[in-house]
Amino acid sequence: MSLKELSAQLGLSQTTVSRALNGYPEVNEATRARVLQAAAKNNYRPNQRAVSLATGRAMAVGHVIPLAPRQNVVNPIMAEFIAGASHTYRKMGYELTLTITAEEDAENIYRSLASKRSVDGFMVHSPLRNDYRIELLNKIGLPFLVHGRVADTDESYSWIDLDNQGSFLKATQLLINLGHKKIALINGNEELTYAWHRKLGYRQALLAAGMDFDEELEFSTPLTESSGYSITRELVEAGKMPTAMIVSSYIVALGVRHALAECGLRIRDDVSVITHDDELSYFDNAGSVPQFTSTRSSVREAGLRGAQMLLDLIAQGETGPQQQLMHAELVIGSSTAPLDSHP
Amino acid sequence: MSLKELSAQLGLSQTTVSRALNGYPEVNEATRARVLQAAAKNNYRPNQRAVSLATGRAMAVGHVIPLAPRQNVVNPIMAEFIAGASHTYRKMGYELTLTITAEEDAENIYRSLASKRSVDGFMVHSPLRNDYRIELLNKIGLPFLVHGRVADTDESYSWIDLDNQGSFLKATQLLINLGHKKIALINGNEELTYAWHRKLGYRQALLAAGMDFDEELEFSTPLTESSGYSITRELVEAGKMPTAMIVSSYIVALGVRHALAECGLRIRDDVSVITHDDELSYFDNAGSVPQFTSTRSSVREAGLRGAQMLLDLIAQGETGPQQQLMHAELVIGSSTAPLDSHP
DNA sequence: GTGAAAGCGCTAACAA
DNA sequence: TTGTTAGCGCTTTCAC
Repeated sequence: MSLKELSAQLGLSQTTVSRALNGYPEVNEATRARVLQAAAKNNYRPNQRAVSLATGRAMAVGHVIPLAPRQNVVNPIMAEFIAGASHTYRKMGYELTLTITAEEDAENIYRSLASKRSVDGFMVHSPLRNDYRIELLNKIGLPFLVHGRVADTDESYSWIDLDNQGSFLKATQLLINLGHKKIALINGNEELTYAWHRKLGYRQALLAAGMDFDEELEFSTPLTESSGYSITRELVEAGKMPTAMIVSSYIVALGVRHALAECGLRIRDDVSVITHDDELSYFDNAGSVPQFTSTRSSVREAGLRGAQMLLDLIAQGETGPQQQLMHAELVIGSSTAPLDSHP
Repeated sequence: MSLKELSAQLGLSQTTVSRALNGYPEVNEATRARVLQAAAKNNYRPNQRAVSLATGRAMAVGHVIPLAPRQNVVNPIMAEFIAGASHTYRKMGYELTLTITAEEDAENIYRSLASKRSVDGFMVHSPLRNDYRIELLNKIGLPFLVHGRVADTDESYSWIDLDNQGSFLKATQLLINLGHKKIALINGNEELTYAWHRKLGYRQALLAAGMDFDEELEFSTPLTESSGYSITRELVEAGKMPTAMIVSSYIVALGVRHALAECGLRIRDDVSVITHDDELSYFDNAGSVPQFTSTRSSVREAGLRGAQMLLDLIAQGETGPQQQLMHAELVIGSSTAPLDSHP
């Protein structure tokens, strides 16, 4: 059923029917009611491609997910963000155009989507500290919003981010207050801004407490179980095991836990472990199942709000960049103990 | 740059330029070369919305991901499938329109996307044994392909699936051949067809070996760490611990492993564990890191090929349903030992 | 081998 | 308050 057919059936012009459907004020309310009823009855929905051609708005947002050559896997946190964004888009009548691609092809995707007029804006995922995409997208000219931040740039851009620095600051302070002097950080790839921010928070807490950071206790590593395993084994074998560890990801913590068990070390008794993470459950060494506030829900919320910010940018045309820092819940297991309980 | 501008610049009609660009044979090759060069120089790309309106093809495929009310998380396997599909779509000039939505809203999404003419077909994720979507989509009339299968239906539909039944058959046979008589199955939610198929394979192996299955050793549970933990504890505490377990998911296996450790049981020595899963690394009890062939790559491959099947369905209009069963690599850790090595 | 012209389904001036 | 008339940017008959 097209507008033409519908309006013929109603004995009205396409214009009037279109106006009635789109809520224009100049339509007689009786007419509008008739139109709405007929539209509902015929299950009429405007052809989105035709609307877009006529209005010049694609009514779609492009999400481009670059897959790093080695880390050949879609990050579940991204999926969570997208789930939130999807909800907003639907509510606002937008669609989400997703492309998952090898990193080296991403630029082509952005350019192609933009010049085909398939999207009205972009969501940028997994920003690096120094990310070429800011400049690229500013040149392309479509509005975009970054999920996360870029550290080194003079370009202006809009973003929404969780406060990774703040949460790692708090995590480190917690351990310091428990009396720990040697605290290791097992962090993600620090080319990625979020990991870099986490390190900044960690160091900030140490410095504020008058402690210096020790680069031999700082690790930047892919977020895999085997990373956690081998780092922990190395620490133990080198006799450098700290009394506390902050682990950037649940999956890494699994490796840590395993290595500790192998070495006869017990979490909480021998070493306090904080996991900042996205998973919903965690076991401490005693087998209890503590409740966690997960960052997962924060990320979903960020997706929800980030999408709204992007749509605002798209609608407004020209305003300054929008920026929002969201509080990130710190996920702390019950596997932290005051230092004097360590042997 | 539009066709109009480009053709004006070339002193040709829009028709000729369009034909040259789209590879129609009746264009003079010299003309075509001129056109292609000018198009490249001007970075011309046709407005996709206009193309779609003119051709009646949206050049997009809809992926609708239903979020179960409780399992409020995007399954990483789905992400992997979509990564594969995205690659195919891009190669074929299609876009992927993604919607992540509460389960109860999915039907509206399908209807809306179809009647707005925003997509040419659908990919169906997470099919249940008895899934209303087959009937719904057959009624809607757009081509669709199911990633997975539906067990109870008379409707015809196209699908691509991994051979879950076959891989669990093999896993169970492996354990039987090692001499095990009591083998537990910790499975996912058996409303989902893939989990149901896994159980069928498990039972099939037992029956073929002249062993009866024991429903007290069969568990259908959400794929979480705590499921694995509590099931294992219950088995131990009830004195029903089998000598071998087949665990449907890595994350569940973590809970199993933990519970076993708590109870003083050692994997491989006391109980053999097979994990059918998607993760890339796994530690057996001795801390070695065995190599695995992951189903992850199979799933990515399925996405690649499934998308192609769907595009074929879209292109061909009317042909019978296409169906393809892919071999799924079984992921086996080194934590299986012949029964006589168990104490 | 090339072009004129109609039309895809809608929106948006401009008239009435 | 409603209708007439152009487009939006492309594809596709149909003529030449």
